Amino acid sequence: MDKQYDSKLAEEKWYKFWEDQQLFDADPDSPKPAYSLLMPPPNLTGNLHLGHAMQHVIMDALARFKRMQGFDVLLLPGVDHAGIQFEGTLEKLLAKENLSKGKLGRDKWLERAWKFKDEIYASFHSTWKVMGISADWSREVFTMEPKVQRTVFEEFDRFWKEDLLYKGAYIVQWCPKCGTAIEDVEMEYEERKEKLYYVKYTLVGTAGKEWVTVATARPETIFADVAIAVHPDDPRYKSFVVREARKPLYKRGAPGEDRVVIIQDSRVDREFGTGALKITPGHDPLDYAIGKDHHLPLLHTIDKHGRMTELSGDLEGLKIDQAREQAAEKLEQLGALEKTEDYTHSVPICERCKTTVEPLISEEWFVKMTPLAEKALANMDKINFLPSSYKQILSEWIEHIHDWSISRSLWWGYRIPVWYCDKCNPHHLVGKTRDMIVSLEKPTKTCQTCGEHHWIQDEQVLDTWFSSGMWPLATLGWPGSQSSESLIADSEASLKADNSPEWNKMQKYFPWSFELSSGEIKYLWIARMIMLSLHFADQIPFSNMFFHGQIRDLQGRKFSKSLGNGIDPNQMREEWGTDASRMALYSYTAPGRDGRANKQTMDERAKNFRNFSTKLWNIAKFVLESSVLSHQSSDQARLEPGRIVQGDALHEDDWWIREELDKLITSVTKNIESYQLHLATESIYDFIWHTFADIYLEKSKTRRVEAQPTLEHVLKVSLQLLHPFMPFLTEELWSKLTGEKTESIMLSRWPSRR
RNA sequence: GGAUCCCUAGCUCAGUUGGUUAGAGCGACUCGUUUACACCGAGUAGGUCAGAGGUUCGACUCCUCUGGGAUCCACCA
Repeated sequence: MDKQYDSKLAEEKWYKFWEDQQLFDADPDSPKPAYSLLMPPPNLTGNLHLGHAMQHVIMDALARFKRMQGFDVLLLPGVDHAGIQFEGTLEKLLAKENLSKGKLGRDKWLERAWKFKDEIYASFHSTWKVMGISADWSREVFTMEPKVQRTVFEEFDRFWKEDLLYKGAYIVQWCPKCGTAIEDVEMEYEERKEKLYYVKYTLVGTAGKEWVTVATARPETIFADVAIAVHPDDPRYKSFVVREARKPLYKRGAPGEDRVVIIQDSRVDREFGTGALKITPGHDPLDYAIGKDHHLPLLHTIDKHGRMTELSGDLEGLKIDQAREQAAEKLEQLGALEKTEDYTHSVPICERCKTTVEPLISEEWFVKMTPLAEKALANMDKINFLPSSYKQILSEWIEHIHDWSISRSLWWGYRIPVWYCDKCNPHHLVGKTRDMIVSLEKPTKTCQTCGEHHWIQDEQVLDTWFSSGMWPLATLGWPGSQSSESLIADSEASLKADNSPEWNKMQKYFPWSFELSSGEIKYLWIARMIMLSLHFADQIPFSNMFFHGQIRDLQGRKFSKSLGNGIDPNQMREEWGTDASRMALYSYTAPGRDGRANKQTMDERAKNFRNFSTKLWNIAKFVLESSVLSHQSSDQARLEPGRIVQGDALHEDDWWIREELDKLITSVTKNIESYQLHLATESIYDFIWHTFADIYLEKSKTRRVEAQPTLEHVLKVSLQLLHPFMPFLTEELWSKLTGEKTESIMLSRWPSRR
């Protein structure tokens, strides 16, 4: 045996060996029971980071463990196209070449996007392989491949037929920089010190003698005010109700000019400001709700680029911040500004680009979620959540569900499969089904209204989560042969031909046995998979849902490029080897617990496990060299290490270590089965180093020949127990222990007690 | 404004139904290189388990409150 373990050599050699032997592939025809793990598809945005590495390494350990236990394991990998995030990444790249979406145009841009996708893909693959991930690469799925397209179309089409889809003008959270509506869950909040402006609205017919003062942080939106609301029980404003006031900023000739009506609404907070609230339905969610209930008109003073509209008079074209300043100045000049106060509040910003989010009115597609939510809530008990508290957290969110806005103004993603007759329905309104069709490809039929053929597809794409929410089903080929008629009727033959009954075969793996995620996307992704799977397949998507914590920096901040506090898993692996890096990660996998690390602390940990590799290597060296020494006397025992030499009573040390080993088998098995990988790895580590090596092996030196069968047995079982976590080293030593001709440790049977 | 989680050795963290002297790794210190291993071995120091009450024969573990930190939710203009 070599003096030192060469981890790099072993990694290359064994990964290739496993792939060549097809040891990672699932077999739907196998009589073995299924155990399925669905890899959360990383976003197509660049390199895999430490968090991904942790996720994949957790899944891999479970997959390897279950294979050894005799399951037909499916560990299915994939990648998510990640609409907004991908576009953002590509945009930055293009900017360096002085290019942009606008300059390229849709077709050229898409061409470029697909190329970029391939580059990222290649980098993902190399990382996965060097991390030793034993996924079934033959079944890898990308969220924008034809298989998923079928699923997504089916999803949309069924929603449509079930009358759960609608399009309408709604107040959405709009990111002016990304140029698209985003979900509440895609926003963050940032504490900002701003000003609260106390603005006077004089009452009509009092010659400026009476007025209402309104406190607002957004004087620039006064142009779009349509009312002032007060609380019904507020005595201060009883006499004002139903009267009209003049807003101090308005555009001459604009609808309603300067008039706003004073209304009552119990949603107004009497304690805040003056207790009077200006109502701007076009630019504030609460105002929108109040405005809708009181049948107030909608005015727009800010457009989708974050600039003031024509309604804003002199301020037209200005950015919001500038407009605010100028509006304040104007109010001052007009004597309408009573006072200003410092005001700290949290402002919604876009999670991705950190731009201030603007509530705006936009035409968007929505899915009615109530029926899906009800079904999900009734089935939450069927899923085992780790930590268990997530069941309640998710249930509460689902209970308070609101309709899901699924359209995004992007190019990267699934174009909404709706076609409008450009002649009969030029504004692409919805509700007139005669001149619109849901179809994957351009309809061949004619418009029922005009009898002609002017079909134009909806410009927007579907929210990324509309497809990733179907991940558990899409990856297995749902709906297979059960797909709906419109797919077949309205689409090209290529899709029909590809419409294999894969789903029937792959249902063996559904629901998935195990899924994992960071808590961050519990609503965006996890809750939706639960709702969608139950809705479409009538089953929960997975029976075990594991939420891991996040690794943060030493101050507890998230890793981010801008902070430069990230840790590169590739670099770690380069320096300490894959197995050691994996072990370092397992120590952070207590369910739901965040961990803190920087480059240095991660290195310390990885180094420790690198040393552990060496330790184990040396243990094996000792055992195997001893076996050479004792070759003549106990040949039999060497060939079958577990076998106790007949007629010999075991030495008390042998009994002891075998007892300890049995206890280890029990605890490791139990800990992996309950997804406590940090405990499993710790106990194996402790046993091998501090029980087996430090105590037993030392003692055995005085009676080597007699101890040899036990030494070999304990080593062999230790390797098996460790294999899910340190696959390369254990395979390497396994081959040395059992002889090069024997089969992979992956095919060995998970140890059980004597 | 609600909700959840966390505060254990200098640092990063374990501690699964409450039960004997509270653990690991790294770091520190003292010894030790006699062939498995210095990427090592033997050992030492270091914690009133955030604080205060309560339940209990017994609490790091359960309950209440206080302080500190994190996260999530919510229509605070």
